[in-house]
Parts: sequence; C-alpha cells; structure tokens
Amino acid sequence: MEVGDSHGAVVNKSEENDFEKKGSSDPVVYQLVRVEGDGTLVPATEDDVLQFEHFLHDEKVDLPSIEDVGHVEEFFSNDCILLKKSDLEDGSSKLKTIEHTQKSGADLEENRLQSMDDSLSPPSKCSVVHGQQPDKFLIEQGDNSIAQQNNASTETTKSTVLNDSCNAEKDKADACSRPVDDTSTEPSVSGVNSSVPDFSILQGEVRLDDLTIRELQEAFRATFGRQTTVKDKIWLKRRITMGLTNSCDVPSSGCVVKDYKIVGRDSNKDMPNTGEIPKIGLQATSLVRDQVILPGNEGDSPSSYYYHSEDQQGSSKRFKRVPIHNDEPQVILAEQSTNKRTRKPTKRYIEELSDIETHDSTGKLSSPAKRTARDEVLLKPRVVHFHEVESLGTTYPTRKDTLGGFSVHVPYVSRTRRGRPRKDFISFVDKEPFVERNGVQTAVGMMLAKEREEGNRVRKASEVPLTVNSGRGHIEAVDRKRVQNLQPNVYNAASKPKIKRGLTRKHHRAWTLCEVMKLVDGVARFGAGKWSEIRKLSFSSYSYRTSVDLKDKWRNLIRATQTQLPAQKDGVCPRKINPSIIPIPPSILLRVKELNELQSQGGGFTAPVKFSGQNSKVVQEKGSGFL
DNA sequence: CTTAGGG
DNA sequence: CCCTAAG
Repeated sequence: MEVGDSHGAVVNKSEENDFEKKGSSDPVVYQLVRVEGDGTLVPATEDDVLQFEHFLHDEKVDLPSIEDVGHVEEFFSNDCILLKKSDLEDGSSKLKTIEHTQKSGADLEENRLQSMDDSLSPPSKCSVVHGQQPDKFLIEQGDNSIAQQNNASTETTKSTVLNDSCNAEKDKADACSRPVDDTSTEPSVSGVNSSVPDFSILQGEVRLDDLTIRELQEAFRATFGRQTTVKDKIWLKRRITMGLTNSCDVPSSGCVVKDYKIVGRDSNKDMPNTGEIPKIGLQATSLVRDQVILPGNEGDSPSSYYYHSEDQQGSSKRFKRVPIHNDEPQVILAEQSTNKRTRKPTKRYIEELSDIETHDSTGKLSSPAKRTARDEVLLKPRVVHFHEVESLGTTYPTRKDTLGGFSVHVPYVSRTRRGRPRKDFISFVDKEPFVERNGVQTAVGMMLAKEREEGNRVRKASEVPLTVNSGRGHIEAVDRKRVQNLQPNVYNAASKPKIKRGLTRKHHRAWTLCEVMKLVDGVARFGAGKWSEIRKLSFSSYSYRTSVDLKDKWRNLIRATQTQLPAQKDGVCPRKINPSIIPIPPSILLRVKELNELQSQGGGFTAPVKFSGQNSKVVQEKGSGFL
C-alpha cells in the first residue's frame, strides 16, 4: 500500500474479539481510519478496510493472550500507518507490504527486529523500533510497542518531538518514542520468560530511584518472578513498588520501598509529560467518542493517545482471558483509567444495545408486524440512551463500582454475563433504569424511555432471568413465563428462586388513556378474550403490554365500570383522585361497560362488534388511535 | 402460547 | 402485576 504524503493508510481495525466463548468476551471495536496528508484522521473507506481485512483474521487467530495488551497501534506521524500491533507481529511480510515505500527504514528495522526477536523468544512479536536509538529499545514479544512508548517517557530516553520530524523514517521512529503517559497501556512483561525469582534483591530497603534499569529489571524479576526487558525506569519502578507493596497507589517515581511498604517518596523526580496528559486525554476522549477528524499535526500526540485509549479499553477487557499477567496491566489500567480518563462506552456496548432491541423485537414479539412500528420508536431512544450513558460513563463494570453509584455499565455487565445469571447481579443493576430515566425526561422521552425499558426487560428475559429495580422503585421483571421455564434449569443453577421471586417484577407502567382506548377498541373489534389478537393489532407499538396485561387491564376496567361509574352517577366521588392519576373518562368507561355486557351476554361470540351503537364517538376515536 | 382467574 | 392452571 502506498504510504505517501498524499495519504497514509491506516489500519485500526474494527473487530470483535470474542475470545471468551461465553459472554464475558469483550470485543474491542476499532474504527478503521486513514490519515490524510494533512494529518487528519478520516473514516476509512471500504477499500481500506478490505486491504487490511486479512490482518484482522490473523489477529483473531494468533492472539492468544496478553499480547493483546500490547496491541498498540503504531502511529507513524504524518505519513503514517496505523497498525495494530498484532498486525505487525510475526509478519515481516506484512510489514513489507505496508512499508515498502519506506523501505530504507522499515526494512532495516525489520531485520533488526527479527534478529533481536529471535534471540529473545520464539514467538517473538516484533514491531517497529526506534531507528535512532536502537539500544534504547527492546523488543519483547507482544508488548514491545508499549514498552517502547513508555521508554519514551523515561528520563533516559529522549522523548522526542512530536511533529517537527517530518521525514518519513524519522517520523516512524518518533512515533515509537513518542511520549506516552501512564494512562496508556502499560508495558507488559513477557511473562513467559520464567526465571527464578531472586528475592534477595528485595531485602531491606530498596531505593528504586537509585537503581539502574538493569537493576530495576533485576528487582522486577525478583518481585514478580519473571524477567522483563522493559527499560522504562518509571514503569519498572512503579511495577516493582506495586509488587512489593501490593498496592496500586504507587507514584511513578521517588519511591522507597522498605519491607514491602512504601516508605517515602521524593517528589523531585519528574514525570516528563505529566502536564499535558489531561488535555490529551480529553482530546482522545472526544475523538473516540465522536469519531471526529483529528487535527493531524498538532494532534500527533493526541493521535497516539487516541489509539492508546482505544487499546486501553481493549486491554481492560482482555484481562480476563489473561490469567498469567493478572497483576500488572490489569491493575494498572484500571487504576489509571479511573484516575485520568473516563471510560467511554465501548462500541460493543452500543452494539449490544441494538442487540437488545433486536432481541426485544424478535424474541418476545413473534409477529414481525409489530416490530416495524416499534422499531421506529426504539431507534431514537437508542441514541439517546447511548449518549446518556456516555456522559455518565466512568465506571468499570465491576460490581462494586457499579454499586457505588454509576450504573452506566451495568447493562454492559449484564450483557457480558449473558446466559449466566448471578444473584447479586440484581442489586447493582438496580439503578440502570434510573439513570436512563433521568436522562430521558423529555416529552417524547417518556414514551421512548418506556419503550427502551421494555426493551431491556425483554432482553433480560431472553438472557438472564434477573430483575431490575428501577430507580423509582419499580421493578423490571423478566418475562414471567420465561422465568418459570428457566427456573428449573439455568436459573436454578445460579440463583435462588426466592430472588427471582420478589425481584422479578415487571416495571409498572401506568396505562395511558391512549392505551385504554386502544384496548377498548380492540375489545370492540375482536371481542374480549382475544387478547392476543388485540395485542398484535392494537398494541404493536407497546411491546410491554402482553396479552395478559390487556386481559388484566380489561378486567380492571370492568371493575371500574362497576364501581366508579355508579359512584359518579351518585354524584359522590368516593375519594379525591390523585391529580397525577388521570381518571378514565366516563365515556370510555361507559363503553367498556357496554362492551362487557354486550359480549358477556352475546355468549362470547367473537364476531367483532362493529355496531357499538351509541359509542360512535368513541368508536371513531379508537379508529384513529389504532392506526 | 394463549386464556382465565385468583392473588 | 404475578402466578397457575388449563386448553
């Protein structure tokens, strides 16, 4: 592919890593973008996607584990190529394809990488190395890119210019050494290198700042029992400190660890790029969120952040499937992300939202006819929902976090657990609807929100038979029937029946006048008892009204007819009616009564009662309401 | 699944 | 609304 000034191709690919067979998979979706000559990022064309498609496949296949964490896109400055690390891995051929226009640099590096890799470890995953300071870089399997980038932020490595380097080769190199703050993916250590921990090093007081990289590495090995080739002092120090203190709250430098505790820290150590981190973080955030065009040049660093950010998300998800390295990246990422950057909803989340709607339509409502109408309604809420979540999003889908406050990620969690009910899940799912509701209070919003909630409900029904307590104290329930069915098998396994019992309650929805009219209309047309029919034809847009609901409502209407109407006739209103509760207009009530009497007498003949004589007025109303 | 009815 | 029983 051409990597010229005109345009660089970029691959940042969108793919779903469904590594975990179960729901816990957390696909990271990268947006394919390309870098224009001016450095801006624009959405990739289909062609671009196609060109790199095979890489994606490769990635799925060859990425076993933690290497994923290292999937940091290489950012080649202005004329750049952005590739996911994995794309470069083990693929000198791929590299060539991509970089042939920059052969001089690329090939050299490539070769060097190869050799270095070979010496390091078998499944070496190579990547671009800084061309200027080879010795400052190390190649590790998988995570080298990260390591390199972190190197950049070390004192030892001259952190490079972001933009001023315009020649291709240099750019490439710079891309690697571009300063990266801690929030970006931490360098991972090749945990495969099993070396015997030498804890002797760790005896007594350890003043990490005084150690050389070599010593730090040694200390690292002593701490974690495996070797690292990371040369980023800061990272090493932090990591070691964390390891020794078993704490995540470790400054990047200036730590003195004594007896496995942080004794003191000097603040004079500098964190080169700390200052600009927040800003960059923000940019990255907005970038990711809006998929906006990125100011290329000045955006050099933001760009890399952008990708790091994405990667970070991916990494966090991937942790689960990386048993070995549980300690480092995981902890760190979580910590850092929390501190410095709010996590945006993953695309996966969005996709799942739409999935929900799909499930809703297909799963619960058997007739395709109804979805059309409702889907239109659902579409908007979907968007709204997303934004809401987005604005709130900050928490990680850990249960505790969610419990604490944000519920944004709750649905996310629930989805990841698709098919695996968990009892305590209920408690923190609680607030989800609340959040949503708060977000959508607009006129249309209410209706839409309802629809959406319904969607959630149905969704849950189809996956996890758990309930949700809405913010208003209402409870969303799974489809009863499903619950019943599931109880013996799936549900039983993971959760207690009692839980299901009390909590599995459908969110209460007051019947609107409109609904009532439709119901009446439906009864008039199809007859009482044809609830299914009525639901299908008259309530296609109200997915949350089941035939049972209709039946119940009708029953209540009948009762109302028998009580309320007479009362009114008496001129005595039994009790002041809550203003918020809109009394059913007598006209409708009357009609209900008539219909009821009519049909009950008529011997339940189903023939549509088209001749509701006096009700003409109401009849027309329903007619209009119906369509 | 759909209805009916009791809770 | 929920739960069940019965077509």
